[in-house]
Amino acid sequence: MRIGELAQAAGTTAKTLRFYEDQGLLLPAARTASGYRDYGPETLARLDFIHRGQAAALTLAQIRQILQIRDSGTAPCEHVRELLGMRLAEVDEQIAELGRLRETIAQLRAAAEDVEPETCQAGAVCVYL
Amino acid sequence: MRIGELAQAAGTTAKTLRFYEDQGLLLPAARTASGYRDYGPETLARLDFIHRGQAAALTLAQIRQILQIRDSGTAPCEHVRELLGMRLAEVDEQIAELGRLRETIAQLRAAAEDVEPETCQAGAVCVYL
DNA sequence: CTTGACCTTCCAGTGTAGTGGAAGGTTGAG
DNA sequence: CTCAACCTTCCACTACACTGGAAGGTCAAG
Repeated sequence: MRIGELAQAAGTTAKTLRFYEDQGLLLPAARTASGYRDYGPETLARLDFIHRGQAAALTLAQIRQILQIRDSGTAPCEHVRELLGMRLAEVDEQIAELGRLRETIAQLRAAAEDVEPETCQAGAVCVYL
Repeated sequence: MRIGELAQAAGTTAKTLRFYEDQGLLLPAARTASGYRDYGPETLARLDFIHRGQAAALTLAQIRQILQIRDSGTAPCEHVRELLGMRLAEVDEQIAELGRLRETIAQLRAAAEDVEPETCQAGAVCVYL
């Protein structure tokens, strides 16, 4: 399987696959006599895993960690559970923070409704913010 | 007022103020005979405005737009209302997206609880993700 | 034999909001 | 006069996940 074919099958680009190899997410591929990368079908499963990790908002660095544990012959389950727990806590924190931001913005916008431009003071740039 | 003094008064650094000038957020400062930047007190109000904009999660590019409207002599109220409305919609979208992500991760983590590592298949990298 | 689609490497840039550091000039106190 | 603390410009770098493009090699069809 050549790189373009694999990229299409995985829904990504050849450029990205080379990048992943460079970043240690894909193992260095076998090469044909002429130097083309030659992938086995198992690489597609690996790319699917990477995509699932991204769907769970893991960073490429975190996904690489899991992959390296797997590549070393150990089952990465423990680590995956840990990462998912961490991500869950982070996402909860992000949601809470965005909720606070939403309140701030909503109040500012409410205050900015139905006010006349004449009340604007040049020194303050804008009284509504 | 020299740059370090202003930076301290505004709760930021001289480096950042030069960066802001470079980005068009601060007007080029007057200079002393020896080339030092010399700020008037009105710059502090401008920096406060920038900080309020950042607290509302406006980007520096958006804050610059408002500042340029103000600098052109027009009251930026209309534009500020528009930007705040946009930010509100964006934040709502982000919150919704994070909520969906939270569900995805929570389900994955729940499935990963109390399962034995033996069930892991090498080909799939990790069955829980 | 040529054409076009594919592949290779390597270097550079995207956007965000700064930060770090080098090399050199200025200011004010002792 | 010297010294520290300040200032100047300029260039590079951070994290993140790619993307663009140049220069050149390979493969299959016509």
